[in-house]
Amino acid sequence: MKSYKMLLEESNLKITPQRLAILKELDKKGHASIEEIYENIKEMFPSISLATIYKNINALKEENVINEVCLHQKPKFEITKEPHAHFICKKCGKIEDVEFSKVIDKEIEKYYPNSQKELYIYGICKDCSGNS
Amino acid sequence: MKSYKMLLEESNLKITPQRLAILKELDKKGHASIEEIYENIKEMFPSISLATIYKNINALKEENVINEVCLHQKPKFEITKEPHAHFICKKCGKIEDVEFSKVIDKEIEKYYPNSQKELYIYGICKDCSGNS
DNA sequence: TTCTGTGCAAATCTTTTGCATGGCA
DNA sequence: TGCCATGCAAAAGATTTGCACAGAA
Repeated sequence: MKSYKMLLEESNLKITPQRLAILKELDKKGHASIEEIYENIKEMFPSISLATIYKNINALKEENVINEVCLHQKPKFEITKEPHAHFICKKCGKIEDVEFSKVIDKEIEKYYPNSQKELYIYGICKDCSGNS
Repeated sequence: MKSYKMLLEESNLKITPQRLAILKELDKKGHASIEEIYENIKEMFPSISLATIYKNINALKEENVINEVCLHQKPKFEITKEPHAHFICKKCGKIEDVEFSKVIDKEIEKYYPNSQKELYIYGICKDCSGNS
């Protein structure tokens, strides 16, 4: 993988020790929450502030250096029904139920047998594609 | 579908106008956020409190009458890399990268051609299955 | 030297809790 | 009637913002 420094150089963000520390932490853990990042960086870097983590995470996301794993939509609820997949529009947040294909079910079953499955497909819905 | 009243009778929750209104709203919209539920119910029911919505949503979730669609884990981040699927443990919240199967890719492509796809599989990981 | 990033504190937003009252069974 | 649910207000938690100072280019 590219060095952390290089990742920043390719974005519009200045290189700072705080940003390097955040990237290092994410790289080490694979995935981490704001709180986890904060707690771990604080040990090496006692003066770092939570606000700095938030600002940098948002900036890095903006620049597409990092990714949000659980796409942070407001939680939504539905009446419990048959298993089905959800298509969630990344732009407008609209949720559509989609049929849970047998093919997909079998394929996941292959990797995670007997595991409870919930499937979300994040994409851009018809209404939003076009008006980028 | 069962009547809203019946859904509540089968749970351990008392039937109240507020709960019926919440279920009706979810049924009408398919999926709704706390805020949406609140705003809409308030029109018919001006005295209802946001805290009541929260309490009831949590109670209904507990009783499995309703479902949370975007499983509410803390948002997590990762350094941007090749597309891959995520397996997220519903108990401990641990995230594992899993290979994004060509089969699944093709299957989704069939329904949502040219759409950006992100795939999350929620289940119970090996460490957590067993210690229910 | 310039301009962006940092850290603090305050503001804002979201969610939970405690408690007195009201209403379902 | 007994007990759970409601509504209010306060508390707690999460995230954002403003501003003065520090540090990267």
